[in-house]
Amino acid sequence: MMATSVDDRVDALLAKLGRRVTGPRRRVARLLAGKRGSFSAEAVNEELPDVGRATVYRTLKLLSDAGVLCKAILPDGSPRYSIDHSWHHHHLICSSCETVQEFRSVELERLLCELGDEIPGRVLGHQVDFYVNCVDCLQHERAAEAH
Amino acid sequence: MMATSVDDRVDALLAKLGRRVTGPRRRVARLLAGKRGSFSAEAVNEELPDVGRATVYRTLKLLSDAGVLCKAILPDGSPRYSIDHSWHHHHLICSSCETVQEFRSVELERLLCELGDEIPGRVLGHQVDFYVNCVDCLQHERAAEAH
DNA sequence: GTAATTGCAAATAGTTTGCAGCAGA
DNA sequence: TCTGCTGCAAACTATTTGCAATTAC
Repeated sequence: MMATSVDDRVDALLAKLGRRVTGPRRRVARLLAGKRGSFSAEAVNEELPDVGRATVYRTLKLLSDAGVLCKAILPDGSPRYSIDHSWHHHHLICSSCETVQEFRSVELERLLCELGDEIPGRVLGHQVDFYVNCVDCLQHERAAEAH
Repeated sequence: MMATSVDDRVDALLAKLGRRVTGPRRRVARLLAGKRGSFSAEAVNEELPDVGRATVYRTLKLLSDAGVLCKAILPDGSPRYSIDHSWHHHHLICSSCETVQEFRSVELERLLCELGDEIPGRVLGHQVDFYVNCVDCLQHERAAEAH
């Protein structure tokens, strides 16, 4: 277990923003924390039938603006949300199961920072996504090939 | 003028795919070729009032699947289309005017390729976006500051 | 107590689809 | 000619908004 649970992070965050700690907000955060990978807003909505659709969308936006959740855009443009485990990271997006994993590389950050100097204009940020077949999907693939 | 015009590229492409060269397809390609930056599907639709909305969407998909157009996803998830000038490239996306420019770096490609070996699973591809304020927007900003 | 938050339903935005008529090869 | 393409309108999907009721603090 981590020292700061998702509940703690959400409580601290909402207090800092002067927002109220409510059941629906906790439930959305807990759902994302308790599951692997990433979720679409609609999937979160389906898994929490007694939280209103509007509240799900509002909460996802609130939490991801605040940095508790991380919003990743799939190649087709559709958004996915997951718990943001670390400050700055990139994504490994599985093209077959659409799972999003975090990825970090000091070397990559350094190079991106250097490249920033060559880029005309002012660099505000960057985003790197790898499209992959994740280990799980490769295993299923192999299992299927072997009958 | 370039040796291969957009018309030539579109003709060659459609011939290769066994698709027909039609007015609407040409008009969509020419619109994108003749303008700076990138367009939303809806913007293309508005600029070509006598091409049907469905045809605009179908043509954008056809041309971008085939590599004549390039589809970039803005930070908010909305898609933008522009002429694809070079084979493999990344994007400089201006956060204020939403213009998308192409960007290339041999060093970056090499590092991304190396990182691929450390990544669990099979790497299919990658995408890098820089979020920037473009030179034009910085100039406008400075002009505004100076009254 | 009271202002923020919620849930519902309706509104909206962006995109896709079915189909009758048109047109490129 | 004949199949692919187009335009229209309707359908769909994902997300946002207005508002009365609810609830955290």
